[in-house]
Amino acid sequence: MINIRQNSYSNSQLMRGIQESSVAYILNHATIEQFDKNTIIVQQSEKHPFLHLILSGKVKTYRHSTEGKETIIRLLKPQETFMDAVIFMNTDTSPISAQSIEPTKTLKIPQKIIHEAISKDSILAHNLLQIIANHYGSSMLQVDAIHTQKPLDRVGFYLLSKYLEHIKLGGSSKSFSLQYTKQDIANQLGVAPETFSRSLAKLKQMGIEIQGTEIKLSSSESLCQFCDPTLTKKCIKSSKDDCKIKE
Amino acid sequence: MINIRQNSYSNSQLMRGIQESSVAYILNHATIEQFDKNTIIVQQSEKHPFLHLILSGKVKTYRHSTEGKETIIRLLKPQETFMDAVIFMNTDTSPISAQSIEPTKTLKIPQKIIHEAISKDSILAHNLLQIIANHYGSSMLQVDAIHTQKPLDRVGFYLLSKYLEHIKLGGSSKSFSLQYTKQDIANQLGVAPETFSRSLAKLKQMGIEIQGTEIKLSSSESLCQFCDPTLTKKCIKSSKDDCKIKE
DNA sequence: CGCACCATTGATATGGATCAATAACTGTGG
DNA sequence: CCACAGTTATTGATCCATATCAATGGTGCG
Repeated sequence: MINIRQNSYSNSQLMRGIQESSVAYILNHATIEQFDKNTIIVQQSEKHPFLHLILSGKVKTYRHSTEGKETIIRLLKPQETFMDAVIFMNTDTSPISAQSIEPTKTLKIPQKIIHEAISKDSILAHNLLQIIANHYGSSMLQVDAIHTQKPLDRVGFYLLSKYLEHIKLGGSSKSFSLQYTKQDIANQLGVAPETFSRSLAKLKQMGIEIQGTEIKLSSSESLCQFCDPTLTKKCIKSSKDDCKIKE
Repeated sequence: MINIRQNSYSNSQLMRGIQESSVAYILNHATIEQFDKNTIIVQQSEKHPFLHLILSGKVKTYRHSTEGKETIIRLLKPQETFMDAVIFMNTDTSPISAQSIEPTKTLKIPQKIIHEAISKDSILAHNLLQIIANHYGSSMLQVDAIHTQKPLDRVGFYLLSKYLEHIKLGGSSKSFSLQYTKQDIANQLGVAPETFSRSLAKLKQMGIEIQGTEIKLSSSESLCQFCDPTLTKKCIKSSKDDCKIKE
């Protein structure tokens, strides 16, 4: 059985609250994989019957078309999983690729082991349902945003989401950092890198300092105009009067 | 316990292969709901802790923004479910609305019952994982398509998908019918109704007859140019030499 | 130090949204 | 069975936002 520090996986949504025996069973049949920066971990259209839990590093999942364009699906940090949904799809090959964007270590768990663990541990099943349902939820929001919002709004919304996430993890109240390259973020938001850059330039004129990858807000409410009912729940301010989102 | 014909639910992916006792438990705690055409079944931003299985009729799920725009997420037929993913999300209110687009009957199952049934029946858990993972898969494809394809290609791809689905259900080999209004389909594809109409006009010049909601292909390969590796598996022709998709 | 890569800024072209008008349906009631 | 209203679909004309192209500036790494 693999021997790793418990805290490298135990905060993950995947493992949360599941039986000790399930953890043992999974660790017994999983391997730890190491990848250099920019290594392709999963190749689109190939079989890859494994779920990965990121222990350290960063990963992007994406699709590429025959004409060479790529669409980033998700940008991932430690404790997050990928191929979590794919191993339950009807397809026999993966619809996405995954690539490390930093030196990365993952816990690689065979599909079969997950299936078996699920049938014995309904908490694990529930965790996976929640994980995948939330992915689907974000994906729906993304489709909606692309249809109905302009690039500036999408960028603003993205920054606000990251800011709230940062606050939730106990970060400082007015500054935070983009965790990925701007071109990757732009791609994920469905805009050209140039457009992303221009959107950031507009935000600067609205009291948001941007130096490289560091964002500094002039006030903790600087981004409030980009809020929406979905984010409102994650915001401490939502009860305050000056929050415009109410329903 | 509700008394309905078994075939009105037993072909659904939800119920497939699950224990008799689970079926009984679910039917015991579910209700049958009837809706006129254009009834709002679920309202965005409100609580709705139920999963619906469509027994007859048609339903659309969608999001609407404050400015009144709506984005269709899915268009649904009998045997399909909605609110299937929502009941596993972290949100306490629904991120989507659901509305009947025809007179509709659904089996309405409380969230709590589903949760309990899952913990006893791992096949049901597996079914739900598959259902939601596939939704997520389509949603990823949609995001990708919006980024990388022109409206004509998206329309062509849509028609091809529907055609293959039609064939799989044993339909005639060269004609089939759009199951929804053109404006709804256009919305789901993320194009204006006018653009959808113009795309269909282009397709006419490529040997695809379109009369109202009926599509007639001049040859069963008329739509092959819109194929991609994801659809290839569902296509009987994929093994034939004249199929260009080979990945 | 120099070479890649990444980001910004400027100039241009274009595809599809939007606006507007008409035409084809669908269903309803006389 | 037809007339009418309401909805849905088509077709045409216009305009603007953003992708694309192009050039420069910045940054990190070997």
